[in-house]
Amino acid sequence: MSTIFGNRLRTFREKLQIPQRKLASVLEIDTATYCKIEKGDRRAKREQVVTLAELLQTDAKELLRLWSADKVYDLIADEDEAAQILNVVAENITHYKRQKSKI
Amino acid sequence: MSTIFGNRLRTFREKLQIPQRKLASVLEIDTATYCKIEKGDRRAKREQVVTLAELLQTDAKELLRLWSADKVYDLIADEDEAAQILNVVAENITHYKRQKSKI
DNA sequence: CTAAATTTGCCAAATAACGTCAAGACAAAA
DNA sequence: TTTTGTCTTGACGTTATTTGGCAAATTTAG
Repeated sequence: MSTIFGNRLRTFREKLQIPQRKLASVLEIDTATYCKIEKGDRRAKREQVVTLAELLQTDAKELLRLWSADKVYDLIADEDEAAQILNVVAENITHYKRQKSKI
Repeated sequence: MSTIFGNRLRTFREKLQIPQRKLASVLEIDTATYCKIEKGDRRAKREQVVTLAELLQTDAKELLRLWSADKVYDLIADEDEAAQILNVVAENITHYKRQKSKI
């Protein structure tokens, strides 16, 4: 499992010298669960990401981006044409946005 | 749900004038299930995509790419920074590949 | 209209993801 | 060495999601 997100979490947390226990309690989850989130064994909930951004004094949007990226990464990391897949998605995303803006 | 993949399936199938019933029977699934795959209500299995590529006389890699893209699309289509998310993933994918090739 | 093809809603089974507990590793402090 | 605090891991039961099929409805073609 990917750790783009979890690693960032850990970096920020260590910089602020906050124990996992502390963040876990604010999120109202077990320290084991929080540990797994950092390690990429469990997925944080969107809500939790926002809370974590506050606690770690970082930009929520940025953190959410990594959080999403993690999920995408896990989905295609094993594919040998991962990069091309991203291109296909990118094309379709922009197409959609164009349509949407016309309405 | 996305239909990047399903639409392609349908296009090819109609071009060859094959009824869903036929493809479904080769895949050994219900026609309803196959229908849902084309509509994007169900996900085809990787194996099935390969089989479908044969039946529809098209490139399996290409079809698999769309199949994967569909999954990614569904994951991030609702995000307002979808495009940026893809960039993050792309960076991490290439990083990984660089490392891998060094080994 | 009739028949074939496609689509939909719903269900039960299978699968995946979840959170917690208990046990353990590790390092720093006593 | 024993203790203390932090982090990590595996196993387990629970919950959520996904799956395939059936039956019924709808659409399409002849």
